[in-house]
Amino acid sequence: MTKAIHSHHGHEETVQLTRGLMPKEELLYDLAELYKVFGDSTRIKILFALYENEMCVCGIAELLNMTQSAISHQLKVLRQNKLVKFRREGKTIFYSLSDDHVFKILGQGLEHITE
Amino acid sequence: MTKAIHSHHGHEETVQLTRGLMPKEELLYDLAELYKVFGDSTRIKILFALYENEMCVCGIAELLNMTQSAISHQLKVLRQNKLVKFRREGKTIFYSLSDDHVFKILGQGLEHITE
DNA sequence: TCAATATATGAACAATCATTCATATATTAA
DNA sequence: TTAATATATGAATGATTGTTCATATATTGA
Repeated sequence: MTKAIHSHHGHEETVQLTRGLMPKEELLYDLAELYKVFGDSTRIKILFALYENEMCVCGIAELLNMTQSAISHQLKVLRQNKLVKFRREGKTIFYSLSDDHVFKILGQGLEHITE
Repeated sequence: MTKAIHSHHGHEETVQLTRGLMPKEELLYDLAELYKVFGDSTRIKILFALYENEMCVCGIAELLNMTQSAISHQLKVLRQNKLVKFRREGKTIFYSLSDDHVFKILGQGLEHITE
């Protein structure tokens, strides 16, 4: 099982997902960075909220009972990691998950903690 | 798709993995805690190393070029989250992944960052 | 029992991070 | 253009966290 891939740093590599080959230092670092994004309950809640519906910033803030500023800061992190996308409609900006892959990762994690 | 589960806090719940139902606050918190563990490159490296071989603490320290103390501290985190198990052989303690599930989670993350 | 070796752990420190507060930017309606 | 509204963002702050250092615990062989 070998795959040609594009890392976040833009160059191409080959990754073995089989036993016996430790992925490159940089790839492991990127992987940790990705999990770090999921490692905050506010961001997790935002992602789950967006799985249900596309939502505006103030909608998320209201749902999670947090300030608009806090949500905006976290949405920035999610945006920078390409986990969410957004569209503008007048004054309002609607956020949604950038792809189903994001939810798959959450599902996998849920499976683990629920044994 | 409904599953009866045991949370880390020891009581039974029901979780919907379908659109339209936000998991309980506490479950989302536990999920974030799990990802937090994966969100450090030292721990990620340890997990990948253990996927290849069962290893002793000093072996991991040597492989990652880090102090025994730093590795021990991180192994404690992995132990507390039940991601690794260990056995003693004389003075040496060998660590290994607690199950294949752990590596599945890593594989899923790798898939995401490699597009 | 004592010395040597492997591992664990508490305290301290620096670095990172989530939230808050104040304010800036962008859009719309008047 | 001005007021109102939605969102973004820089600075400050308190909390969390990874590593180091010193030391404790556990095992083995002498």
